[in-house]
Amino acid sequence: VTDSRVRLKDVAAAAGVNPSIASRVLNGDPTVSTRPETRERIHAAAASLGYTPNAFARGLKLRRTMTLGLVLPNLVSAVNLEIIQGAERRAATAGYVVLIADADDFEATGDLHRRLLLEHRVDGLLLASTASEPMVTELDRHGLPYVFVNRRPTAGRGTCVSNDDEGGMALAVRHLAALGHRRIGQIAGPDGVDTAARRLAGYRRAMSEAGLTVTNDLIAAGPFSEEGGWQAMHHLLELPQPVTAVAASSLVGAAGAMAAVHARGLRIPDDVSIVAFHDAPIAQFLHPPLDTVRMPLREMAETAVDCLIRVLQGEEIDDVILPTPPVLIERASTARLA
Amino acid sequence: VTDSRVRLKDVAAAAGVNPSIASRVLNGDPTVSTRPETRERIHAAAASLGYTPNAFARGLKLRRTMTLGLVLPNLVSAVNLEIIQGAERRAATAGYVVLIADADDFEATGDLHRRLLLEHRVDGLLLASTASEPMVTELDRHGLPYVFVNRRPTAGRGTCVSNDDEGGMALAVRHLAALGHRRIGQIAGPDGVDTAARRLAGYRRAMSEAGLTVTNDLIAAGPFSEEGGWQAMHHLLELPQPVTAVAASSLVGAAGAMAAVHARGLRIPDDVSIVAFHDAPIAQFLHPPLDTVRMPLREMAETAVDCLIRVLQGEEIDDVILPTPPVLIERASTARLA
DNA sequence: CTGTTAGCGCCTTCAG
DNA sequence: CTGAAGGCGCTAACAG
Repeated sequence: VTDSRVRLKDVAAAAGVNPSIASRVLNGDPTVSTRPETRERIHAAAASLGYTPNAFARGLKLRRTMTLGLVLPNLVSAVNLEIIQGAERRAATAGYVVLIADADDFEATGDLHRRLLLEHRVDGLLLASTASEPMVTELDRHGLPYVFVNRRPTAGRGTCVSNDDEGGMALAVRHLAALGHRRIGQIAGPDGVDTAARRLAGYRRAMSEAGLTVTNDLIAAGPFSEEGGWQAMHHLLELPQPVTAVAASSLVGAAGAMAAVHARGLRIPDDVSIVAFHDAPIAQFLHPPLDTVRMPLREMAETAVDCLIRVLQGEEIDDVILPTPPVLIERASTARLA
Repeated sequence: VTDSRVRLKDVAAAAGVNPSIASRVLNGDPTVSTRPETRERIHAAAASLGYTPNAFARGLKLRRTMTLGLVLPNLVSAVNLEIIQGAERRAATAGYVVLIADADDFEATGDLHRRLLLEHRVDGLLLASTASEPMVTELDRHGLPYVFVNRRPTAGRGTCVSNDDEGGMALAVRHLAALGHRRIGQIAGPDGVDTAARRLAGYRRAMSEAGLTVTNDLIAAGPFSEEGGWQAMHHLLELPQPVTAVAASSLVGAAGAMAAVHARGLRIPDDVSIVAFHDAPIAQFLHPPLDTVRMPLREMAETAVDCLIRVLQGEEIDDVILPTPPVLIERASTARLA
């Protein structure tokens, strides 16, 4: 009954009408006034035959593919999973389908570019945690709409959706300061990455608001990875005046940092307190359970999809910073300074 | 120069030939014998105009979309990230593009079904960590090819690609037994999940080979999650004769288990040794660094893509279990029984 | 209120 | 060795 090879002409035949009118009725074309009876027959025929329009044929005609491209660098990051999930869900409810692509391909072989843009496979792109100049200029040249997710490039023309990185990090640091810590280190992200820069700014702001001075040695930059956090923590602990608390700009970095603390025979939170930016289930099961600031990644991706769809409809959209206020989840990795 | 709106007719015009011959030359049609000169001109024109065929038009004609669907349940699992990455990469090199879809949609709304199958958006499906009966029968009804990744359904007709779950778990258990442990627990996956069943079988086999008896209370089943591992570990530690070692069938489960051990004031590996199935960067940074058995997920996905492509070409393919032998990575979470 | 026609961009028989 | 013609499945002018 539900054969997949039913074409519009089939339902038209079944309903005893011409394909064109069947098309218009099924698409709810307002300019067509059919008598209810006919319209009923058409819908019934479509339903009973299990008709579903062929996306490619329709795309060819309409010049709309109803597919969104999701470009991610370094697919292996838990952050990306949440983004993928959020994007897929929201896209699905809006009738779109999502194509994933690894950003590295673009840089390396230009292959992504060929496959997604030139082949006209997508209506628009979600650029997650990427903002490479060459990619963006290519997109502009082709007039392909895009929106940034979790990245806010200084030079870009596209809309971007991000969260309150600065406020979130400030919240973490304030928590530490309130516990009496004065030498609070920052495990920062890589130089040149805007999310990292904003979190660092939040750290600086909160420190100065707490009347604490920030010296450069308190800031240890490195990749958003366990290894990066591990290195950074060692650095902060080897200082002439070691830190007593640390705010990590990523969850994985915090995990690495915790390992470094343990490796030196120190205890958390007795000897050093730690808070991380970005929450995930694993945080609760680390040793000790880690204090985090929640990062609404799924929501970010959903919002980005909404924005992109609106852009596709011709709207001009301003950058959006999620209104969701950052929230601190206290567990057991911070303590009052002894 | 590289405008995206160049059509075949444009390059044909530029080369001074008819579109049809341009098409044949560009696609390397062997039945056409052009003089090198003409062929040269066509290629030059295509290159200088930056011609790329429109995927939708071609798909409509050829009835091949050159896109693969990747269906995943519960997008939020690190296991999926590696699968996504492997699949995307390999698909890309084979000229395919990948569409992701959440399996839950299928079950819940049937929406996935409509969007991917009926709309003819994909040539075939990769079913990762899913094997729902209704979905599979639907696919069969539509004659859409699919291959299972990291799942090996008993009833299914499709090819499946998996790794040596049983051998890997056996390796882990043997390691524990060699350290003198006798009461070795198994943190198993959910009932009815084939990967979980095979790992459990590996546990049983290794136990009996080591001359150890397995009682039901040594096996704690639960979801592949931190919480699941946490519950399971508590169970195993509350036994009249608590376990001294544990083999966890997932990395996240092991993390939960470690937390449970700590929560009871016990130490790893002094009081209880732990090994997990599935390795990832985080394992090295847990406290203590966790012993794991490597799980070649990326490779699995790559192989699955290869298989699917061959199936699309009409080949019949047998199930494949990755030949990569399981390897144990010793870190610091296991010790000789005191 | 409904049907006819043309074409989206591409490939592929079939003639020349 | 090359061109003309038809059609994949769908939609949108433009008639009737």
